[in-house]
Amino acid sequence: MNIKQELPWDNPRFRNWVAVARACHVLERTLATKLAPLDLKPAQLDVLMNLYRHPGMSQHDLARKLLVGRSNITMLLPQLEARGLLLREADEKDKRVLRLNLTEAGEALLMRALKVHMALIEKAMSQSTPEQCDMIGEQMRKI
Amino acid sequence: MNIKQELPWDNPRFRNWVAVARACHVLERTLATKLAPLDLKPAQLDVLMNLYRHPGMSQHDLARKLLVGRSNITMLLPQLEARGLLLREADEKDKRVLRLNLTEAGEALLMRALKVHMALIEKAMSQSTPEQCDMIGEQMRKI
DNA sequence: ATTCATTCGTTCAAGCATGAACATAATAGT
DNA sequence: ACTATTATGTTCATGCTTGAACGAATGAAT
Repeated sequence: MNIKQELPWDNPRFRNWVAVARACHVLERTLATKLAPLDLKPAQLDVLMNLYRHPGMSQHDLARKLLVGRSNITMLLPQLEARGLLLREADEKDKRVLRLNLTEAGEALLMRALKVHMALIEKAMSQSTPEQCDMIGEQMRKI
Repeated sequence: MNIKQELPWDNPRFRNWVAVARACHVLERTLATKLAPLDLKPAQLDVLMNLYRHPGMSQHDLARKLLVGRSNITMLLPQLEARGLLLREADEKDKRVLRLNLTEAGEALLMRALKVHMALIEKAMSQSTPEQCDMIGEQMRKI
């Protein structure tokens, strides 16, 4: 009967993590709807953000940064490339890799999307003091 | 040029939220692999957990609890019902709703899965003090 | 009573993400 | 030089999730 004693609903860590997961889920979906007018999905925004910060990235590196499979990137990029948001150019030295760079249009769209993203996060995190917020980020990075 | 000043990578709230999202993503995928031996997906575990805590739930209520669409539940439940983990019984009063209940096998599998889930969360949150952990949960519930 | 609207569950097509299998290119070992 | 191993990107089949459209049951308005 000690099975009851181990039930996780009473464990603070469990309950708190559930809260984190739910908050993530809600914010992700909210972001998706707020981004819809720009015809951008959250995953696509992640791509643009990473390419802005790391120009000339390879698809493999991008996949690792985003914590997704390489095939995912392969399926994602052609849409963005067709919209003129980024360029895929073969590397001179290593003919296997494709170097990724944002276009002007890509940067412009990214800036508009970031405004939306920022506003959403500001609203969500406005409940926390900066110290609390920093502490949360610190703990999460440890995981 | 003030576009540069607003770049979010320098905003603590933005960086911290990104950390939260990444931690969530990693933990979700880790849970999926750790749950594979039990032939359970995280979404299915969520179903079992909620049915254990709220026996006799309707599919509609379950969908709202899990923050997913109703059709998702419809696609998810038959698999679990076929494995004998839960029962769907028509309500007497309202012939539209199906009352959901775990079977013995469902509870048994849930307990085994919870051990896995708990161990994972314990490891992830072991970096934080209980006070920090409670604070995180508190902030997340506000969102 | 008879509409009208609402709610619950289902079906279906579409979009995404995944992992395995593959082709090509680069590198290391001999 | 030649083979074996590794790395990058692609293709494909599978499964999950969603949203819209639907049928059936309930409740409300008159």
